[in-house]
Amino acid sequence: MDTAIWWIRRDLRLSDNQALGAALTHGRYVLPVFILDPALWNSAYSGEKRRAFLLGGLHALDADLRRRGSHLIVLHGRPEEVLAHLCSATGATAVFAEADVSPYARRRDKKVAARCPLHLVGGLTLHPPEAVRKPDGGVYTVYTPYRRAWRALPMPDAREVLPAPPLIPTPPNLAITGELLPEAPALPSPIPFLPGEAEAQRRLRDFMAEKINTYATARDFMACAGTSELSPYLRFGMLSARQSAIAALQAHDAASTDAARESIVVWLDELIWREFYMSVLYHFPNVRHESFRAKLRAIEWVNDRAVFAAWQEGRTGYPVVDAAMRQLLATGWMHNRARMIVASFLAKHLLIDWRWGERHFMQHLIDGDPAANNGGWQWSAGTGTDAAPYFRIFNPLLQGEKYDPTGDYVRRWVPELARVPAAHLHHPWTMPAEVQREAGCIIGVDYPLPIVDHKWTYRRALAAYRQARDSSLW
DNA sequence: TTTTGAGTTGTTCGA
DNA sequence: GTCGAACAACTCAAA
Repeated sequence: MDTAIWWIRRDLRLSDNQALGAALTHGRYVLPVFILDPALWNSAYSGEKRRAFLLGGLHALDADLRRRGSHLIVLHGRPEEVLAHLCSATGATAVFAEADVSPYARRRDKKVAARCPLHLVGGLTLHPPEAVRKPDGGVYTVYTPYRRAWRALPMPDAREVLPAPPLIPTPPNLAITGELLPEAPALPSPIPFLPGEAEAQRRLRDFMAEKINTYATARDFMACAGTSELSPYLRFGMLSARQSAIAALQAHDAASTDAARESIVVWLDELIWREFYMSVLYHFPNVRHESFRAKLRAIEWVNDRAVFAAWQEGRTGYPVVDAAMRQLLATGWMHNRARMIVASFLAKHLLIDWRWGERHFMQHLIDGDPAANNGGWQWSAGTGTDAAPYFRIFNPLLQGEKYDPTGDYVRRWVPELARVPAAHLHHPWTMPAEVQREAGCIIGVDYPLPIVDHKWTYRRALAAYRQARDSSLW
């Protein structure tokens, strides 16, 4: 007659869910519970677009559960208190949840484990952070050897992917009914990701059938949908990493050309990067609040608030930067290459603390994940594990011309530049006055002049980083 | 223990 | 226009 609680956190799926599987095995009844934790909900690293996507996902999960004789129970409060109360009110003898890597999640789970029979299971990553180790037991801090070790571990067989259970028996006449799940708030513009597991499965299928074969080159062009756009689903576990990796390996076996096979390996690498950064955050939780490289903690940031606001709002005068920042505000998503361009620009050209940018991304990205976002920012700022060398500074003009050659990306997100000829699009300040009039875009009036001079700030960045490296004694 | 080779995604400068 | 070197040494992983 045992009841198990399935504590849902970032595993909003019924397919390939090890926590749900363990709860079903434990006893007769399973209680699916989601806790709206104010510490997370109201965090400075939270944001309305990601909250809306999560709420939508919870509604979808509830509907999926109801088709299986169950339903979602939503509770508000501190998880250790909510779960302790729930266990005693329902007589549940176990709580199953998917293990997480962030410092907050681990502190939270420790508190819960002190008061409830909590069992953490795998599933967030294909290989847990403890499993990918150097031969001497150490932790990798460089991607390539990490990847080698990751690939050397046995891969699960496709048959190990757990199917969605047809029935989830939930106790009748519950003493606890849960609270009303809030409606997803209306947003100024609709987010381009439909929340829920069904949509995640559909996207995975479509991507594996076609686009993954050209991913290696198509992924770099910001105007084209060459990336998988699966990140929000992986972020909330509407899709498991294991199922995604196995699907990619199957596509690899079925691919007919070397180019397609190489492309698939490049995509699989991105999944491994995701696990690498989760491992980094797990083993080095301090990266959440400081640079991994101690020497680069001494960088003297300029941290100009007005300049930061211009970056946030897409008013820097660098079209590709502004397009990307406006895409983020409007949609809650940004193209991967654009993320690197704007991150490099903030840390290097503007000399603004990468943590400011990290927080802004977390406030707006639907796929905002503490590990991946922190890893990406520290990589771009040159302060992280296996980071870009500090002298690797993206030139926003060259990046724009290379990866948005038609200018479609800029035109889409910076409409005041829509009629600027392609020859000037990535450096509109070079337009002769007559061309500006014809394009209906007077630089300095309709669109800002560049907020900083590239050449000068390029050199300033090199100097600031060099100084940090040389000045610190440790 | 020491040595050796290698390291996501770039840019600039001068020959 | 194309090429290689410099950016700057450094740290990590593995033999």
